[in-house]
Amino acid sequence: MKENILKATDLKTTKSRLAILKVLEKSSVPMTAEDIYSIVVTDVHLSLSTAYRTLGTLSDKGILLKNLSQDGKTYYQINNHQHKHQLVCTLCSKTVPIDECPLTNMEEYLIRKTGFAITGHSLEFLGICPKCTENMKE
Amino acid sequence: MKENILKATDLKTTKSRLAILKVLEKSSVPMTAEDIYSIVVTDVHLSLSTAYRTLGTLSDKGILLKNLSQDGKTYYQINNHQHKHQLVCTLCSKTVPIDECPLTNMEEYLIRKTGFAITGHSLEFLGICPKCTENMKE
DNA sequence: GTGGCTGCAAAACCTTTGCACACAA
DNA sequence: TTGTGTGCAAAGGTTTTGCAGCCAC
Repeated sequence: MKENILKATDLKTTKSRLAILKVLEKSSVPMTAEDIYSIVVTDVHLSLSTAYRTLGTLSDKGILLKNLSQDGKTYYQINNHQHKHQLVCTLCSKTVPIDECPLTNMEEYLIRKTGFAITGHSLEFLGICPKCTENMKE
Repeated sequence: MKENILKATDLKTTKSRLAILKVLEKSSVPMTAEDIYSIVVTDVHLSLSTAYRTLGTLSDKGILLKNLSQDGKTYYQINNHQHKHQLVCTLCSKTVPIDECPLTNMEEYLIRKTGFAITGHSLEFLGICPKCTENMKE
């Protein structure tokens, strides 16, 4: 299955690529290159550069979605057309995935209004989670 | 007026700060530190570090909104409670400001659902502008 | 065999920071 | 005067890149 994804985009099947795809397929939330690398490297030998290169290539091919978050790190997720956004606590970094994306209508509106071909969007909410709110009272 | 903004937040009134606020008040779109610096420096002597420090301070005080864009640069805008998002062409970087923000309802929903206190959000659309679409046909 | 893939180290990029000096209050 | 603000240069973190060797096809 993962092999097919690669073949369909003229990419060679390598251990690194398969391992990276496997990790992302298992994950329910977007992950950073570092996150992915540190998991994959326990199983397969690869360098951080390769992780970055692979993630970049897969994103270019549309297999992954790539998103630079407000924390300065880039998050990757499988592009299964059910992409997820995040709500991140600015104090403890607790992250809650958001399943609903309210932007489809907005995109249609922008296409009509600006003539752009819209290829994607980034959306992120920042806040303070209940636990941190509690801690602040002490 | 700009002096008052600074006094109200216990910040000293300096030429750099006034000049930076002036540039942002005139702008209808969010600007990067580099953008702001290059305009201000033609008028007032300041260093890029000062620009960054000032922008950071003003953001912390809630006077500015700070937003890390998908291009890896941080954009600043006056926080006048009518914040703007952007639609950016991934080819030529043409940027269109978006006046409507569709996320107020979404935030209320997330507060109810997650218990987070939501302090902000980032939203950005990426696409290809009409001119670049035209160029690709050639 | 050949071109794409990888590792390593170095560089790039934007942003932050340490320290000594300058200036607003 | 005093503590905040500033300039300069150096460092910080993440990501990208050059080059030589390696591996999938």
